Amino acid sequence: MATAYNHRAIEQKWRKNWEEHPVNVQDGKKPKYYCLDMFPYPSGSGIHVGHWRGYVISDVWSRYKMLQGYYLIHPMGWDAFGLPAENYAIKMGVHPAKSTAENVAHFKEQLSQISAIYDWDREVNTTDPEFYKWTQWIFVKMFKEGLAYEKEFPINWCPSCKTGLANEEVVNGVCERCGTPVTKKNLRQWMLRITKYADRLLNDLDKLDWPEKVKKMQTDWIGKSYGAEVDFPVDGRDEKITVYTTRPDTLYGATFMVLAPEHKLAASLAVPETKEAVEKYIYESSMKSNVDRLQDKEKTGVFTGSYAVNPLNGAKIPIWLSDYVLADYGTGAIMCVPAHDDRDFEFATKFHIPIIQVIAKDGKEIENMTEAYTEASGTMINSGEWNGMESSVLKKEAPHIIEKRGLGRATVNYKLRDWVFSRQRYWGEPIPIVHCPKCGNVPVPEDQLPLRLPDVESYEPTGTGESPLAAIDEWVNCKCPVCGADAKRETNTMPQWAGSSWYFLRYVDNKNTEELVSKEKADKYLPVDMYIGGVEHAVLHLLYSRFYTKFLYDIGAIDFDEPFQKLFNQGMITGKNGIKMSKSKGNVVSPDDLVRDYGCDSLRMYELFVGPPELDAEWDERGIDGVYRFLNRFWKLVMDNKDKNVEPTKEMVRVRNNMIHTISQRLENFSLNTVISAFMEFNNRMIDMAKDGGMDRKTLETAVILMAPFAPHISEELWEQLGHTGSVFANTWPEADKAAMAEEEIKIPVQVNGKTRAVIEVPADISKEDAIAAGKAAVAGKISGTVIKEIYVPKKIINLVVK
RNA sequence: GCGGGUAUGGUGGAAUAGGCAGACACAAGAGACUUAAAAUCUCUCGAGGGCGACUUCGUGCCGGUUCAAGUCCGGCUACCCGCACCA
Repeated sequence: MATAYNHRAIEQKWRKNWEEHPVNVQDGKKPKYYCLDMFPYPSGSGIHVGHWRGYVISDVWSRYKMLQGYYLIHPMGWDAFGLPAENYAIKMGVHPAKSTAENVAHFKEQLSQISAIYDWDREVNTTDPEFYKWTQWIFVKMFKEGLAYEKEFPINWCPSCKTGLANEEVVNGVCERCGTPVTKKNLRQWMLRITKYADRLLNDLDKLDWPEKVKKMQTDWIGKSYGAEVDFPVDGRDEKITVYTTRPDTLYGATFMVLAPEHKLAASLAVPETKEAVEKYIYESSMKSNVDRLQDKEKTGVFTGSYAVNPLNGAKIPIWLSDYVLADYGTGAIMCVPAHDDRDFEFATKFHIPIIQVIAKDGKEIENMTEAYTEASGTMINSGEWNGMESSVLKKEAPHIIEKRGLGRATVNYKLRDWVFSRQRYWGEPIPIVHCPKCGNVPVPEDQLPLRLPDVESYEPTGTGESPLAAIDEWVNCKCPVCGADAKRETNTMPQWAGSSWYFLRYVDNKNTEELVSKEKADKYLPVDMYIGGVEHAVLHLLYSRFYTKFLYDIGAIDFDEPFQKLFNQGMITGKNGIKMSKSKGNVVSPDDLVRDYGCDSLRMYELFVGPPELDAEWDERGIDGVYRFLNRFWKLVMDNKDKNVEPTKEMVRVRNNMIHTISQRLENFSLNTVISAFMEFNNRMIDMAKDGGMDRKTLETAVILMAPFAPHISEELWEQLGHTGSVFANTWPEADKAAMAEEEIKIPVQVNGKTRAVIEVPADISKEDAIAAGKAAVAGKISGTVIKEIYVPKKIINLVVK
């Protein structure tokens, strides 16, 4: 009687064994494969079954690559700066460094249950001064290249987090982190000139093997548009207003102009009769929050009393102010063509402004227009010398025509804004800049980095727009590194994204004190081949990382300009009814009990079995029984047959090769849930075959190797039980022998008028005539009428059309 | 509003390239083993009709193409995600 499957003993045994005899070793010949997980923020609540999924997916993929002969870079680290640790510090008075260290230890412990093949020698932690030294170094380099600059302007401000936010961190007008409506606050900010990289960030998406969805999101976020800036003189004044438009073809249809209330000329355009109303409107707009402005369904506005002159035809058009025009996009002013733009149409209708159609719809002018005609297709009308042209053609030519005639310029615009990079909080990397009254902004010399984060008495953000660091006089007051004069340190810190924008580079050379990463190691191990994580980072983290990588490429620190070749977004594991797992909802499922009762191997496989890896899945832990039963049956099959020395039959060889083929193919397609199904099916098949006489050893061994990436512990143990001394991972991923897979007899359904009426078993190489004859014979009794058509798809189906 | 995705039994899901819909599991029911329970093993398991061999219907809804449609085309509906006055 063979021993039963004891997951606890086996898993303990092999964990220890792997520690003593690592299986991922470089022999000097293997090519590298870098498989990266998005590193976690080590929160106090630990990891749940949802976190497991991503880590299991990446580990299965890593171990598969290892079996294919690669040397793995599969590291793990900690994105440990950030608000929760700081808020905890405010509440409990515990230094964030201390609570972070505790959380990291706890996380690491929980992570070890997954038995992922992480190389802990490569571990990084963004809060480690030896790490953030390089985060600061990158900032200094950016500053020197003119990519980091200071600017005072109204930024997104979260009143709850008491800090400024990047555009990317504002979701539907509320703070991405806490959900508080975001307001505007005039603050001096550090900015990163990510817009300088807009075109490269856009164009290089083509090089990447990423989900189309993520590429689309980044494309939309960058938001490149082609158009023209057109200069409109202000009637009766020696001034002009420049507008940006993507539809210069409709210039003849402009019947008014609208400026954002924040436009620098807004107030000055008022005339005595409108002065009061204009000032009131500007004031009220400034009081509105982002949410209010977004939620205003009906357009508001005020006429300034001034007119602009259409440079093309000299028409005088009224200048209005309205907050539907954004101050920080384009020029903050637009020309309005109500006939061909929905928003302008709405505004014109409300304020009784004339509408002039300039593109014919279906060849004619629309009577009683009820909505704007927004297509750029049709013949130009009411457009002077442009009459008769096709609008789609004119749309492309107009910017150049306008430029040639000196009325404006062909222009490109982006929705992407520069990155607001400073935060008014404590727990982040200090920005390494000294403000000197004589020299201005001076970076901390590179040999003085890291600029350490000092201890403070109070972590509480001041709320005034100053970081808690501003209260530490002995830290703030310093000497200018250039002239030695009394100077002050920058007290803002960096956003959490700073460290995560480049951490993946550091893993391959994490102990280097001289360089961010050595050339030699960068060339050897970078870039990342496969990056696995949630979609929530589709824009923020992934865009920032690409920007950082391109910058480091430009200054010669690395030789590649895209960090992640392939990206996979795993779906979320949710609680009942698709509700996101969270502590506050009380629906968090801890893996601890499941690992104890079923074992790591069972949970690993079940995490994959719940559904397609890219889709969300509702957690239902009852299903894990199925996987556990399967592992028990597989164990028993191998143990019962390992010593029988059965000669493989043709059928066994066929099953073996079929198994290799099916598993490999599904794995390559990342259809991990169906890989598990396939294991179960082949297991059932083998158990069935073993009933008379047993199974051959080679097929059992093959199954064990194929299982190894998924259930590494049981596979190691069974490999040993099969009489081998080395690790199962010392094997090479098997290849299927296509010839051995071929069936001699195949089953073909026979349909009559598309409905299956019989299934015949025939030789695989049967001729068309013989197949149809056999099919006809099989359904002879079920045909009433004459066969008028015979369909035979080789090895697939026979269909007889009967009338 | 715009863009993307999804819709299949009681449940999770499967179905290369248009070819037997429901693989593999979960749950449920029946049986075997057991003093009993657990575990394990065997069987049933989309809906309707028929004693039965069988048969009709069935992949969100309406229509189409095809010998053949979950899969392709046209038109909807619901839910989810992203963007959201970017001129």
